[in-house]
Amino acid sequence: MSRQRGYHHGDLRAALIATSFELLAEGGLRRFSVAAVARRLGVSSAAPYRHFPDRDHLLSAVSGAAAEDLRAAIRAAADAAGADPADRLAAVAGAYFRYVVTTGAGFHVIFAAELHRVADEQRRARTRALMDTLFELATATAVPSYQQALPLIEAIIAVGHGYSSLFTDGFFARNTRTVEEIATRATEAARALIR
Amino acid sequence: MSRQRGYHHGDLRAALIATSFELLAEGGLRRFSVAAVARRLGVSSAAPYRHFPDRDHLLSAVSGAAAEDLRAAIRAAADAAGADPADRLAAVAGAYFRYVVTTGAGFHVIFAAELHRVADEQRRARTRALMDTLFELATATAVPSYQQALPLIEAIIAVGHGYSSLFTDGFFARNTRTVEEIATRATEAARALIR
DNA sequence: GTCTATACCGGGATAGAC
DNA sequence: GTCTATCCCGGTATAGAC
Repeated sequence: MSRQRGYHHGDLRAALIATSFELLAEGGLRRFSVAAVARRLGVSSAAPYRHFPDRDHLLSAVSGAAAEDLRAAIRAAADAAGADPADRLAAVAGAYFRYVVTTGAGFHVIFAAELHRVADEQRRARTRALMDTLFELATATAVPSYQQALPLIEAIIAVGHGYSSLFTDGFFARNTRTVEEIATRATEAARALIR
Repeated sequence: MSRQRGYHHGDLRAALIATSFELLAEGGLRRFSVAAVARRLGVSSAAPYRHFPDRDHLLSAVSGAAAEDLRAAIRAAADAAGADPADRLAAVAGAYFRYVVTTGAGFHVIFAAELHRVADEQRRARTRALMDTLFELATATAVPSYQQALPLIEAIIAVGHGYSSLFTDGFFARNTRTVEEIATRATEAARALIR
């Protein structure tokens, strides 16, 4: 509270990540840039490079945070859905949709191509944990093996991601669909896919 | 065949659109730029501006062509699916997936936000025709009204688009899924949604 | 650890020659 | 109708002062 002026001190690293989320939420990956993050924080364009060697490493940190947050959101949604494994898995699609629409940080960010060569163990551990959670929820249904769980996960995420893409691309613009309305639809669609 | 050298004559306008599709297929909207198109065609960066006032108008022409091509692909897939209206509608998801994976020109291009202010009647007519075709296929199922057809269309497109996004973002990379394999999955998922 | 200043790059777009 | 040349802008990244 004591930093009305001279804001730029304390934990710039954390602030860079937080502001990156803001930019992603507002304009997606397209408008994310180191320069824009710095500008919004009121620091020079060089300041971020004290904390991250380049753009991709900042994005990697954001990706790791997103993986962790998304995993928590999915867990919470599954628990809220009750005890039936199919209901719990279906809730993933709705949770994914809500998270991506709110933050702009979906799988296209978490698994962005430019991150493949960024060696960031924390991010990798977090994305692995996210996938583990998805496998847990998928194998809790009738599905016996990992081999068969993967296509199921892909279908669920495809539904959530598809709705979120259409939403953020403005496809629903004319028909005032609310986030919750579509999240419900995504969940129902996922439920139908599980059988 | 007589233009090995001095390629830059004939129909640059059409060539610009064709090359734009190439770039979209290779790198999506991210790598599409007037400069890149001109470079690949071996013309100066100024040449395209004789045919399109700005970037967005070129993109609009590409969008219109994509809408027309996608409509044709959807029609063909529906016809190939047989007579059952539900099968015909489900085929839309597979056709959409195939088209977007092949061309990079899905709804995120056809309905790109930056096109809203571009007054291009041909594009608008073509996107309207595309939507008309989707409504035709949707209302041919048990669905009685347009009001109820729209959510159905949204679900089908969400499935196709979701799979295509995951595919182009490299989510399927480790598991060598072929385009046809996933197109079949998308179609089956759509079939499950229709009930 | 942040600043100013700078170099470099690529894309958008225009002017004027041919 | 295409060219060369040019300008502007914004993003990435580095050097060196404080």
